[in-house]
Amino acid sequence: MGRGKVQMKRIENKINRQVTFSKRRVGLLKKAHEISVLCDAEVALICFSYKGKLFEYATDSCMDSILEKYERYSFAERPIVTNEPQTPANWSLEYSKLKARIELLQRNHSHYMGENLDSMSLKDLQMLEQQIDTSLKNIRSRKNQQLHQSISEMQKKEKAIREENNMLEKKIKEREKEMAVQPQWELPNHGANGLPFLMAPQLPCLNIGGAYEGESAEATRNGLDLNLDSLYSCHLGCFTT
Amino acid sequence: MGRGKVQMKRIENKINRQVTFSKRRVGLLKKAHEISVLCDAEVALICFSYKGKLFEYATDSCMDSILEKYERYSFAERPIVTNEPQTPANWSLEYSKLKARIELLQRNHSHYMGENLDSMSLKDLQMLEQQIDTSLKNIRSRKNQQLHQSISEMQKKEKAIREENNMLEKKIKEREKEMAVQPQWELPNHGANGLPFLMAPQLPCLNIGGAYEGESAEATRNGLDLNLDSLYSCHLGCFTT
DNA sequence: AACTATTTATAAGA
DNA sequence: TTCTTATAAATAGTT
Repeated sequence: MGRGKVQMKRIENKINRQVTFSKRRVGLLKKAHEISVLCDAEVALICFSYKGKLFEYATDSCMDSILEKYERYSFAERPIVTNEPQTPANWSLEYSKLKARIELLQRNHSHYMGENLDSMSLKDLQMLEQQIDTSLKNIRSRKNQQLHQSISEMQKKEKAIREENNMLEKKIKEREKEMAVQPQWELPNHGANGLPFLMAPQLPCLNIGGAYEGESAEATRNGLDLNLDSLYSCHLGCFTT
Repeated sequence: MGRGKVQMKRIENKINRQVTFSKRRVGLLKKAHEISVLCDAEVALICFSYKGKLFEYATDSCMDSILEKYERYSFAERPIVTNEPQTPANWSLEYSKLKARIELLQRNHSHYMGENLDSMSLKDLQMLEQQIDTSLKNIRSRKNQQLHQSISEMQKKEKAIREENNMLEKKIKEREKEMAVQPQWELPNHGANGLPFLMAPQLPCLNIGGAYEGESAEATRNGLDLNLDSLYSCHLGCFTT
């Protein structure tokens, strides 16, 4: 729907991707609402942008109940692992226990989000601080591990591509030699470059270290779909532990 | 999109509604997939037909992780809704729902504790890191607020006690004067010091700046039950925000 | 943030 | 249900 057809693959240009996301998000939410109204369906739609921003739609603005219903359904289909502990004798009691536990977990969670701190004592705050500081260290450490892994994977791919490149260059030189030896076969050269017209456009080549814009085509063609965005956008200090 | 415009209200004819649902459902799922691929977004779509049949789409077929992420995000804004019916009709069902929720919360919590991070993507790790970093700042800020408050309270008390001290000293001097003027009232002095025996043992006095050991008794007697331990044990840098 | 040429979705009909 | 087709709607590229 637009001036041109669109390939079903990630839009590499960041700006375009963001614009398209904004437009399509509106469309998607609208469609969700329409089917909900027209067909009396219950729809829950959760959408995280590339940058991690949350957008959502839910019939009757009631996300929770739909998600609960979903849990119920998917549980039903799931292999019944629910080894219900001998169906509690006292439902009411067990139920309240669970509810209390949930409340506790929620209050706890809000503390971990740095909220609702007013009720906490100085000592508790200090302990929370220490715990979160430790968590942060773990998370950063895990992140760095992943980053290094990504990098080494990319390096491997780079190496493989370089080797392919070298091989192809050799082939080209051989061809050139052949042509030089048998000049009677030479054909008129239609291109501006001095390479044989058959080879030039198909040269797989990753211009590593060059400008980012315009590389995407090559990168994808070579199967290098590891994107550098996430590395580039990593804030300073991400390599600290 | 079709032979005629459509009113945005429930389609009353059952057959039409069913047909429209089937068509639009396909369209909606397609759109969800498209925005997911084109814009590198994470989408979860849950759709119950009016007959109660479930249809779903999730980026990378990973509904659970998206729902979990959603929980993480929406917690902050969520008012703790406990509109639970007082006595659920279906205990077993409600019970499993709560259990599912607890599981989700626990998984989430473990991430905030810096555990079970292996299943998280680099991007999610970065966002978690950011969230926790913010939390840590909030917590430290709140802690400092409390520390400063404690300190200013103690300073106030110190001032009040000093004033009381001064007042009492004045009184003592007055007594001494009186005694010097009326030496005929003088009684034999049983102590080694020159103060009147009646006053000496009851002198309220906070030896500010002195040794810590042994002060607690005075401090408590004067209503100063703010304990300094928590301040002394505060690690370096606790006054940063 | 608008515009508009196109593509896409779909309502109605077969 | 599925196919067809006229038409409404969405949107890609542009301004």
